[in-house]
Amino acid sequence: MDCQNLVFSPKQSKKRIEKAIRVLPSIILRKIIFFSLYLLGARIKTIASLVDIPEVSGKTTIHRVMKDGISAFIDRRQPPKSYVAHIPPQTQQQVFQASVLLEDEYCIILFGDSKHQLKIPLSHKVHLKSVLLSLLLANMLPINEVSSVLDITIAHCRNLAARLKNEDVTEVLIDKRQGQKKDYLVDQNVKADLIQHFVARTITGHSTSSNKLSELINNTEQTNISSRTIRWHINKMGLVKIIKTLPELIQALKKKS
DNA sequence: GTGACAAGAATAATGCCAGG
DNA sequence: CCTGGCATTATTCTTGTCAC
Repeated sequence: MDCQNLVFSPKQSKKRIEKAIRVLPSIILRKIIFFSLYLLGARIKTIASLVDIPEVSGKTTIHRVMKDGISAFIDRRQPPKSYVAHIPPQTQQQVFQASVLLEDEYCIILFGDSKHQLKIPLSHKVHLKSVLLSLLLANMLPINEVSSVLDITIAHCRNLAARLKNEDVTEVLIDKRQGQKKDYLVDQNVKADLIQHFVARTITGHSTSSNKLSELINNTEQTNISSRTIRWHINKMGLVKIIKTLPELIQALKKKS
């Protein structure tokens, strides 16, 4: 694989590694990077000094992965252990009445002792945000823990919490991204052309295969739309359903007139 | 606080391929 | 050969980050 044109951003690297390290133990992460760089053709000696793994250990990892697959990234001499996310140490002296810890797929919020706790699935993002930010507003949780668990910056954390004072959860916490709103290849002209050809050919008994239609449309509209896309739009507009009924309807109308 | 940029979510387009 | 289901990639738009 030729990586000569790849540009590596130290800034992005730092950011992404900091994120990954919350989930993967450092040594496993470094082994993965070692193996990836090896696959991409870097010199083993150079990789070893970059990821801070002895050259021989790196070579062992490569051989083990080649032999045993993914499981070889983990030091199998050690008993399997669950990894708890790293939470930066508290800097403030203030005593908080609650604390959070991450366990499997849950965020557990402890109030005083383990008898009073909230267990919220990490996948319930809005719920989790709402509760943690509310506890932050009540001064029951330190902001660095909240921002760490929610994986947002402290500044943004403050921002969201402040907004929650005046706006409802739906305004502040629910994602309103809507994505693409209109077809960008198949515009009105193409659709008109598609319907016209489809109908004319259905009535006259010509083939309405997506291959034929895309060919016709691309010729008149000067486009390069794939037959698969044409099929997708034919289906989306429900045109398939009129293949049988349309000629019958035409016949019926002709008889009446 | 602002604006540029990256990342993430939703949807459109497309590749692949089993089955009619 | 042709269609359509599923998976992947592309595009658009919002959210979040960061430097100033």
